[in-house]
Amino acid sequence: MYTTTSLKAELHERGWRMTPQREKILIFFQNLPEGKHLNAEELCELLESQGEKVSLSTIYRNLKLMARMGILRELELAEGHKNYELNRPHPHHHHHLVCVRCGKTIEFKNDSILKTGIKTAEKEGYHLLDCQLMIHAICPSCQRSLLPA
Amino acid sequence: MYTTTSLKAELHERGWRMTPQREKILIFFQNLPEGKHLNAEELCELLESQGEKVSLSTIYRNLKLMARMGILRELELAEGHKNYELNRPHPHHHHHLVCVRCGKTIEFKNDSILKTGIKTAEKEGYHLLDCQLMIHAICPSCQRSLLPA
DNA sequence: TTCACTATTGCCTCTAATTCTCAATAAAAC
DNA sequence: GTTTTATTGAGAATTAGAGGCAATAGTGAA
Repeated sequence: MYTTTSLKAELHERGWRMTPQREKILIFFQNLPEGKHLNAEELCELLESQGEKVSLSTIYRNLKLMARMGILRELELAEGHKNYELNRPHPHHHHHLVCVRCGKTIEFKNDSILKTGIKTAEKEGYHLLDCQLMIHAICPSCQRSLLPA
Repeated sequence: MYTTTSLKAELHERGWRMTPQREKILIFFQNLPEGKHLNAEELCELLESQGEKVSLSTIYRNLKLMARMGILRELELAEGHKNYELNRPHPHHHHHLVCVRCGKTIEFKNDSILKTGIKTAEKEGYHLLDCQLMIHAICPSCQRSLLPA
């Protein structure tokens, strides 16, 4: 799991800098309950409401950066914007089952998928950041509804 | 596998209509080599270059529709726009390993993941449309490069 | 076949998520 | 401290995709 110190170390490795903004974002995600994910705008508002204002530009930049470092997972759920959550290690690692009509999302865990992901990346010489099974489906209540698409 | 006739039948089930535009899009994807995927704009240009002009709005509308019907798969690769490919059944079904830096994508197959997807959706009463393992990683050549992010 | 109904198309405008620009600020190294 | 340059904040720019609407054309019934 990432700490402020390990984030700083990893940033420095690449010639980047630790900033209060980056720390705020990391700490915010660490305090977020498991299974909760949010988008840039929501994060911006929540930080501000805690008196920890970080500009929206900076949030966009750092969400992307931290996803590319493997600290955050970028989720493409059904809402048309990216959501982020902490990329937690093994026993917390999970996947998503999403209703393409109403967006209702269920999380589930499965160790063998994670293993497959690790093995596949390794085989190709890729450095793994995240691996998520996305199941697109129609939830029971949307199946019952006769509304189009 | 979908045919023009089965698409028409399924559309009619929901009170929708078959149109030449929808047929063109379906046929285009059926003739696309496996492993090739494209976005709305590319599809529009390619159809036009074949003398099969369909407006971009219509393409956007129908890509979405056909993805929600389970005919197409919507892929969120690294380029910032959605890509589509035919949602082929079992022996063709595959997953993606994507480099988050350069976007290089490798496809791989794995039956047990598909089985997990089917089982998970069933258990929750969801009607499965698509199930894809997305592995975000850094490819060997980007690991070697010292360029930031 | 023809008709009436309404889903769909095409064109164009609009929206909203994300990126870009750039001057000011502030980490980090010496 | 001083210097260097990555990062920030504010706002402008971009762009994938959605929305509005009049014209068109599938479909099912007569």
